Amino acid sequence: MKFQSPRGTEDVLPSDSYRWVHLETTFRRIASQFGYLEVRTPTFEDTNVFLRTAGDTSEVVTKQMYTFIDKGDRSITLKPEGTAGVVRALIQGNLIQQGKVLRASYITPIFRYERPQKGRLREAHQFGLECIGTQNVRADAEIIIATHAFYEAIGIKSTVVKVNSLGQEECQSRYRQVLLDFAMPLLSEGTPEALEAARKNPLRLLDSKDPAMIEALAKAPSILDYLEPESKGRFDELQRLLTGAGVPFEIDPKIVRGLDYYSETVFEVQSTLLGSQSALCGGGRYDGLAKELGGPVTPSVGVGMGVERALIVLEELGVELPRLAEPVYVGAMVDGGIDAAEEVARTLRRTGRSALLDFEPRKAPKLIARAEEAGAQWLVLIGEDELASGSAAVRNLQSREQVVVRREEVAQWFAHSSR
RNA sequence: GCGGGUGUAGCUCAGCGGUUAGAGUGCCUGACUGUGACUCAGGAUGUCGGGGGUUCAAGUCCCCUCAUCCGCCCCA
Repeated sequence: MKFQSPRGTEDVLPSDSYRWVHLETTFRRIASQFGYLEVRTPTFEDTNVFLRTAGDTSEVVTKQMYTFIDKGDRSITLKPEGTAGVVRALIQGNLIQQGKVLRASYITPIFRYERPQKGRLREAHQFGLECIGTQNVRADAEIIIATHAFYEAIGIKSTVVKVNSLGQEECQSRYRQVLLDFAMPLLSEGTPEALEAARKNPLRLLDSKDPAMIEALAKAPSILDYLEPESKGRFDELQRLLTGAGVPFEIDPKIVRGLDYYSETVFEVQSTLLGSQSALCGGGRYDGLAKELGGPVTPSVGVGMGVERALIVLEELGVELPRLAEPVYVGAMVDGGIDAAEEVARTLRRTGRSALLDFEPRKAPKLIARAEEAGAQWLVLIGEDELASGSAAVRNLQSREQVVVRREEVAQWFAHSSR
């Protein structure tokens, strides 16, 4: 019986894993440069963790969760997003204290039961940053600046961050009504489902792709006109901070986000290279979330970045990512030389090099070909002559230059003579 | 969850009712008994995604199913 990976999941094979490693390494570097410490939380949580936070109107929660009852009769859900689990863990660990700012980062799989497409999987991976415990708008800016720094670092240059403000609860509810009124003539002609969806979350009307809806809402006011003075002030300040930090952004009142817990600042980085999907990452402020999880009121802001989506964009852009350190390929041309080759490999490893031993004796052209396949820059080979004289031939596969070195000095030779 | 496309050798694809299923490329072996892209000579590989049906005959037609891609939806 032959099996394949479940629908909407992907294997990362050896030929590709270096790309993942590079992204993870870069993310960890950026996170650490901003002082965000990594947290790891379970892959699954009590279903209520997500029901309480992501909102019972969001599509993610109502239709896309991987939920099941375990043998202890508990309702369990594979996490559909990263933030709720992290906040739950910080509350549980008593790390949230008034007046203290916590900076946390994470790398996690996320699960959503959706129809797979380019850039949309059932198991995907996210890098996330959360700045927890402050209302200061500088935290909002910091998250966006770090996000931008990450994309620059991996080679997705000139991203534009789309920012918006959803204001406070009162502002949002007033604006929802306004939107609904604008859309109602059109909605009443449409399907009952669409009407119901619009009632539940009118803000989502804003990113509709239906031309008629876009036209109907063209005359609708922007949510930005409904912001309280305080929210307006925050948003202006955020823009000043981003400008100061040299982060390109544009204001987009259509950014509303799919999870219900956001207020005030929301943002996305989008790309047209993702097919039918658009968001490379998304984030915003979630001041009410911790309280929903039984913790203290804890104003916070964060971002979740899609790993697979970043990889797609890098691929489309033709960005070459650095490979892991190339090994030195070590082989012998005669059976009796393999012991000697193994010994050379061992000494190379002791000095921090990676060495790849060929288990079989092969003729020189074959060894060279195998070494190239393995991604090696160097070949150390031992033939009959070398075996007899206690030496080894060291060949640079790029320049095709070759020198003969005494076997016990190969490691030192690499330490001093190779670049 | 809705609509559409695709699924033949490791990879890219041809074959569109009729003998033992093909090409290019890659791979393996050898020409060259110690040095890389060429040349030459051999060689291996396919449950034609899976199941069922129609037919004298199916990779080719029909149905179901799985996977994948595109649009809608959703968003990482």
